[in-house]
Amino acid sequence: MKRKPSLEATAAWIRLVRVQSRVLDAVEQDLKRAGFPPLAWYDALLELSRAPSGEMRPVELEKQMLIPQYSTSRLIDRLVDEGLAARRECKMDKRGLFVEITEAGRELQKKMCCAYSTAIEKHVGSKLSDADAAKLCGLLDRLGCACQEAAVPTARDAASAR
Amino acid sequence: MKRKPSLEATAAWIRLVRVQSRVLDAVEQDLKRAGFPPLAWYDALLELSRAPSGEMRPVELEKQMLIPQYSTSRLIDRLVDEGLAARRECKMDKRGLFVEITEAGRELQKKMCCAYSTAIEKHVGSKLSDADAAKLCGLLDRLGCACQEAAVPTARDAASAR
DNA sequence: TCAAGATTGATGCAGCTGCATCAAGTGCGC
DNA sequence: GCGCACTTGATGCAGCTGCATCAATCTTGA
Repeated sequence: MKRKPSLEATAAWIRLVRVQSRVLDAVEQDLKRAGFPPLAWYDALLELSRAPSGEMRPVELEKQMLIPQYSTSRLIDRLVDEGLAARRECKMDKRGLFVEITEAGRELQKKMCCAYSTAIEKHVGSKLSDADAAKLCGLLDRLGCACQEAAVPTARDAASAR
Repeated sequence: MKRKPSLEATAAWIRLVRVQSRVLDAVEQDLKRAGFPPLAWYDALLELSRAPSGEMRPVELEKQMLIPQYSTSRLIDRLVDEGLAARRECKMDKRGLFVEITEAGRELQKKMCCAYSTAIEKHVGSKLSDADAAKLCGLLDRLGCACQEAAVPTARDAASAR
């Protein structure tokens, strides 16, 4: 199994890496310039805000966000430090805990959502027709294979990116 | 300019971020498991090996690789520490220097090339037909817009890829 | 019931990134 | 020739990531 990739596959690989990093960077920079924290914070706040009663276990958050355990743990640290979330005792399982989004957290999430949407439109939406965006989705999904994602997310889902 | 992105654009954004990070990670892990250094090292060695007489200025490398200046500087540090490259005096411009790939550097580059090709075939090539890979290229290029060969805005702030 | 193993979350450490800044050298305009 | 703006490359610092590992708790099975 040492087949070599075709020129087309190699070109696709290079573009995938370069374009994504460029576009992601552009979006993150837009948010940063608007005074917002990193995208990962937004993703976490979004997950929390959607959870029933605004709280979930770190282990759940970790699965939703597809990031490693220690990363979740530290992200929660930062959110708590900034007053965007709070840790709550978990009585069912004393190893664990609950993370609950605060009012401040919900507000930030809403504000970031607008800026985020604008950035996505600027760096992605405005450059592709809807039909082309759908084609791109299809092609990328084939590469993702193991990464099963629900169909097209709703507008508010604007971003479970990352 | 506060238009909202379409569902298709949002979905494309999400997939772009997720799939790329997943595929990139898979490729990097393959190389790592084979005992190789990070991809950035390979990219640098490849650029150096292609340069006439195997040497180039850091500022050139920086432009080729689309990474920031300090990142280049430190990458060179690491390559030199490992004996894969060497710094040479630059007589034309005493501020600058040349980076020259060593024999060890060339050998590593060749070895990594095989493993890298195999990984690309495994994680990209085997999942897309050549025609689809070409389509993907076309779509991604549209997102890259300013990226392909475009006039680089005054050096320093230009590079923020990766 | 109890020991072995799995799960949950935290943390020390090393390495990498980005930011800001620095020193040295170049070159343009006058 | 001179001064000032720019280029080139390095580095201190803070923050983030990945790895390994830990303590606490839960679960399973004999």
